[in-house]
Amino acid sequence: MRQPPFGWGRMFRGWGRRMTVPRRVILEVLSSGSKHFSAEEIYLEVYKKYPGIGLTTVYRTLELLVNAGFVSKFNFGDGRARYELVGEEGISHCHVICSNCGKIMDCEGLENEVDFERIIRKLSKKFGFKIKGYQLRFYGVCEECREK
Amino acid sequence: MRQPPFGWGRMFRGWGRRMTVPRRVILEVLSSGSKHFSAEEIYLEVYKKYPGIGLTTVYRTLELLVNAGFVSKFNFGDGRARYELVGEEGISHCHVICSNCGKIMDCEGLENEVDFERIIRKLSKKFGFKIKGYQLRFYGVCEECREK
DNA sequence: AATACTATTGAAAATGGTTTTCATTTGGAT
DNA sequence: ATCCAAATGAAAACCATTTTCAATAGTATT
Repeated sequence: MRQPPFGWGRMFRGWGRRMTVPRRVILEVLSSGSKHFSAEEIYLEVYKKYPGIGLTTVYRTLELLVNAGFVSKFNFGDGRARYELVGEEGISHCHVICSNCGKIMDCEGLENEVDFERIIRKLSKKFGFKIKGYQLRFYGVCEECREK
Repeated sequence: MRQPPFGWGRMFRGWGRRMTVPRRVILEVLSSGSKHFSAEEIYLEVYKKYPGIGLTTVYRTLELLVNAGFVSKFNFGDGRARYELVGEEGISHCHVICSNCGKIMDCEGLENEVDFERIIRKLSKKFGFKIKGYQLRFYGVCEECREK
């Protein structure tokens, strides 16, 4: 999964939708490289460039991009969803999360130690599911929170 | 983690709290063996035995039991938390979830294929976290939902 | 460039799960 | 049996998210 090589504008139009100013700015913010954005964080970033933005539009655009597969949505259990653009290199499915302050760390490379593909094949057969993705999370307390 | 061998009443009292009728009934429902209860589902079950129950009390008792480590709380991303009593055999940390209907299946035995303990040691060192638990989830579409 | 059609927008209201408030009740130590 | 703090339930508050709706703005067409 990646951003469309033919550009977001053409992608939206081909999809029967329109490329608008709010959508362009939201995509700019999502492309900034930061991860695990909450909807409100995205809203605040977009607001700096385009103060006319409404939170509703942020939610609607995110839903659109999630459905189209360009954005991943996570629920880490702190009461609000997190969003991030799916880049060239794909998305990290493994996270270490501080239960105290909510800090989220990506952990890459676990795919080398755990054969998720094999497990998915096995579970698909066992439960009759068409499995589309996985998330592995470790919950704990980060160094800073422990020092307090 | 398990239910206190000396009984819930003594446990509550030793904890500086009281064993009450609502709490006893909530614990009965939680002990029924069913898993992945939402707060409302617990409320409705308790209501059958004790119609005086308030949803607030369910939430408060659950919070208490989660903090004491007797109940596990999960967020599977459908907008409401799920609760289950931690039994003798511990809790299942691996789930297969239908993104369409919300069905949740436990998958036991993955600990035999994946050395979670080793991964936790490694990540603890790498990120400086005191890791207390993990959750592995597979998202997909169940057989019934695909047939429709 | 002007027009028309409809997707999109933002503000405000609604929703739904969860938490807080507060006056009343009750467990359990004395 | 008495007393007091812990616990309760109803109602209100909270907060992230979704819906409603009238106004706006892309874009295909003229």
